[in-house]
Amino acid sequence: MIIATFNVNSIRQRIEHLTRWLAARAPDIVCLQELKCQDEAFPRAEIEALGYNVATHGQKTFNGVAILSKFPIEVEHRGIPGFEDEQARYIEAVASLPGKDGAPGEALRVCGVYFPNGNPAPGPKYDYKLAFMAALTEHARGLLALEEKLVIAGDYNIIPDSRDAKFPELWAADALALPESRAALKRLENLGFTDAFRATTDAGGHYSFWDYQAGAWQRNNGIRIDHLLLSPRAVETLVEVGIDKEMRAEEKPSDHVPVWCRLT
DNA sequence: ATGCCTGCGGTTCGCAGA
Repeated sequence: MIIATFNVNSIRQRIEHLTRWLAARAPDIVCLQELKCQDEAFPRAEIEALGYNVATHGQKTFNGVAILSKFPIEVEHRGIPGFEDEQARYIEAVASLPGKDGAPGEALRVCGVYFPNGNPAPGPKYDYKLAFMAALTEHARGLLALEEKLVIAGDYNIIPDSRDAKFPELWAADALALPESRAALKRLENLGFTDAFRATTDAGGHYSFWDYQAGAWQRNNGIRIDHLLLSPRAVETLVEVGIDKEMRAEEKPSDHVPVWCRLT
């Protein structure tokens, strides 16, 4: 079973990239970010035609998240419970995994997240980022107590450490890499999550985002900010992690590429 | 030091992204 995250930077601009990738990679569950459209404008039919159930939490112009699933899903939350938010950055659903010989299978809880960028820091946008992360952390604490298979997947807008940027010194004062940002991510992880990518390698130089500007892709000036956090019950089934960086070389690409993990 | 590039809204330049 493959679970993926992909910040598409406008679903309407990227629907053909997305459907090509869905057909090729055949992920079972996908969390999308930066839809930049309202639910009525989401290209649902094209995705359903590939065998996916679709749950969206859209917004005009900015933000917007969705979960695609080949398994039946029930949406639990749009927005972090208890966190008043004008911006569509969180969607949570429970997928019913198939059991053996038609028996009812177990549940897999999936949280799709799009963390605020937070720049400029300090300032109100950075305060919002930290408040969002604090609210998510408190909610995730309750979810872990359920002891389910649980994946929090999305664009975290956090560079976890210096291995995760081509030029880490350029990000030192940025909201994506400030010590307080990294500490906030650690507080979430330390509840009991594992970064799927870091469970498979200690290597640097693996990125999920390259800016459109200044030839960042051609220079491999990237950062790793799209992450899959796995609960203990999920990480014990982790087999493989991949980053589909070739997507960044396509015509009119998103500035992010899909990151995925395979669970048994 | 700044902009570089892309998408959106709504008209053509400002804002946001990271």
